Amino acid sequence: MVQTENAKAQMRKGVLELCILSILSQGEAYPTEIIERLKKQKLVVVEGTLYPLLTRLKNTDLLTYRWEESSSGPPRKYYLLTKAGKTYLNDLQSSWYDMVSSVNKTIQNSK
Amino acid sequence: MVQTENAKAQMRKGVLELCILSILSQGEAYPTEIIERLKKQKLVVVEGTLYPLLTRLKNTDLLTYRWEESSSGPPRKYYLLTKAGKTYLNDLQSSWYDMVSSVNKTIQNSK
DNA sequence: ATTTAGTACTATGCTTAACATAGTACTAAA
DNA sequence: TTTAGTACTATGTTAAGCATAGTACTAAAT
Repeated sequence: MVQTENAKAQMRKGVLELCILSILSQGEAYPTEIIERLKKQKLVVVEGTLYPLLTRLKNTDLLTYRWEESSSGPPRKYYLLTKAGKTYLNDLQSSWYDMVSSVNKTIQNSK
Repeated sequence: MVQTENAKAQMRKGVLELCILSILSQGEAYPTEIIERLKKQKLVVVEGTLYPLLTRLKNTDLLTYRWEESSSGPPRKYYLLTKAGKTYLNDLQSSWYDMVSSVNKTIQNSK
């Protein structure tokens, strides 16, 4: 069903930031790595989405990055959480758990 | 933190349809009622969001409605799920559970 | 009888984020 | 010196949520 795809995409959008920050909280990573990790968890994100998002998070000082040369191509931007980013991630996680609880209640009532 | 509000809003967006359809699966309801029920579950939605969304769901034949006179104001549109809407809701619920599982795994890895 | 308040639906425009697409730049191998 | 693969950048489109203003109906207050 086409519409389900759209709705799934909508759901994904809301948690993208949370997932990306979570991944970076494990240690620095560069965009392609992040996409790989998300894909493993069945959360598909494309470059056209990720790059602008990382830039946005960087511009609001939640992330920072350092360049690193690669032996197999152009240099990479390794992103990492700032202190503000860590705080923000904690807030996001709380919001996530709250929302899951709210939605599950709403769904369950409908049974 | 201002940014958390924005992110919460993003998360909410993704599950709005799911919640609204879930509520309607309990029986028909008109917009103001739907907003009330969502608010009880701490999922704040405003009219400017809900009305267009209901219209969208109606135009894609997932919902239908009937008019009913009100003794205390203008007539109300009571929305209800179509057969396609019920199928769609089931799909959405599956997607929801899948996503929750994926996100939780991503978060947990970061611990 | 007319105004006022409350409720409900409608219409329009703005903002933002995801995404598609194309482009630049670097390395290494053919 | 091309070609392929990888990585980042730039630009435009689309869609959804939401703010805002407006219309229309009922009932109560003046």
